[in-house]
Amino acid sequence: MEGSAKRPRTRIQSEKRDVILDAALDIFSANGFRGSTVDQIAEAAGMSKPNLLYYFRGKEDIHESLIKQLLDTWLAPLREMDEQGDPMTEIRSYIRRKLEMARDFPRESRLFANEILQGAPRTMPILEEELKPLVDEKAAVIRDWSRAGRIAKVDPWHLIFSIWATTQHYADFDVQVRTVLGPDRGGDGRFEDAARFLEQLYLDGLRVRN
Amino acid sequence: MEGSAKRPRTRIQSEKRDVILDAALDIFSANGFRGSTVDQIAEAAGMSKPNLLYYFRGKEDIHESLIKQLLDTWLAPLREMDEQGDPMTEIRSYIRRKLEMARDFPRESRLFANEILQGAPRTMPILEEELKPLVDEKAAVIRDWSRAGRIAKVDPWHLIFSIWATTQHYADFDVQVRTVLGPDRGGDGRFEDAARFLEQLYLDGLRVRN
DNA sequence: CTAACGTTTGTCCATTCGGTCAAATTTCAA
DNA sequence: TTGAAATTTGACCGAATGGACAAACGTTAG
Repeated sequence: MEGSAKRPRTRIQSEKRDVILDAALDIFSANGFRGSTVDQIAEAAGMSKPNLLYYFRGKEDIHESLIKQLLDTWLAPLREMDEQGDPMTEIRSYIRRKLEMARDFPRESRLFANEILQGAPRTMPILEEELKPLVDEKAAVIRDWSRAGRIAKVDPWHLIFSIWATTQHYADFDVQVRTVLGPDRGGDGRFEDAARFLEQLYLDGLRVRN
Repeated sequence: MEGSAKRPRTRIQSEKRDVILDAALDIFSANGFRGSTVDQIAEAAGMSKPNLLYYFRGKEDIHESLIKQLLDTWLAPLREMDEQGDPMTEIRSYIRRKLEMARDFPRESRLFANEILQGAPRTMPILEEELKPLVDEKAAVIRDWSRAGRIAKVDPWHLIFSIWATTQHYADFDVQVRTVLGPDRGGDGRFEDAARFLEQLYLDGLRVRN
């Protein structure tokens, strides 16, 4: 009667679960849920399919674990936005952190994008219970900054959306971005260029006009 | 020896192809390529699978037709951006048109997003041959505006990316947007709110600073 | 050493999916 | 009206896929 203690117990279980989740992130983010096969994941994880299914109940189980693990990391930058800090500094830091995540964790971004694009069939509850409250809270903070005249008067929700969109774009639409920029401008420097552009756009776009 | 004249000939062929493409747009945009089945498309189109395959060679063929048909519509707003016009007016119009497309043609946006997310396996040639040249051309226009001091000095490519990202976000991440905004703010008015926010952001963000 | 437990895999199964085919039905020009 | 061409469909096929299972293999505590 010890509830449902499903966490890994042995050393091997813990290690193998991590290997599987990493492999699954590769596959799911590149092919979407339905476009990915358990065989692909197993091969990427360096084990047989039945072996993989020894550690996870099934394909959905793996995906669910990934999504749950993802959202904490994903929302961290927004959580860090500090009501007590300087508004422009806080917003600039938020943009920079989100852009760094697009650069350093593109797989996570694409996994999430895939899920939302398909109508969030497996993620809707988390959006309502975790994402919405957090955004509401931070939107209120931005609204207060706005009312206090510390940044321009803008719609906080759409400001947040625009920051999500512009930063995640570099992960989700990476192929397009690199194709359009070409070999020269599309190298590693594209993230610095993007950072410069976005900083300027939001710095001037949110500055209080006199 | 009349080449490969594959266009529909009879009235029925023309009509049925349209019906199929519309149904396929529903299914593909909602489930992605691999997540969609020919049976689903056939049912949505109100016909049997073999009947559908009488009009198209196969699943890939339908998808290819959709993508080709899509890109013309999709790039039209950027094509309309006029070098001779007033820079701020042109950019504002471009943003408005892109946002209207996100509102009126969300299926097209999601179809495209799905394709790019998966690494554009079926679209890469079109990106290189159609999209890149067009963006290069318009980026040069914006760069000239920028150099002439008619808008702020910004990276033209990343400006275009940010406009794509912010506008398409309302189609591609619609579920998330509506969930976060909630029933009140997430109604039909969300596009007007977005338009107001984006106009202000880019108006001030691109204004020449003195 | 060895029994018990944890781990791994070959094999198999039911279902789904993209696609084929021949036969049946409908359309339409002469 | 009529017959040839266009259209539609039920039945079927091979491959892919998610998953089950029992047997085999490893590990380790006593």
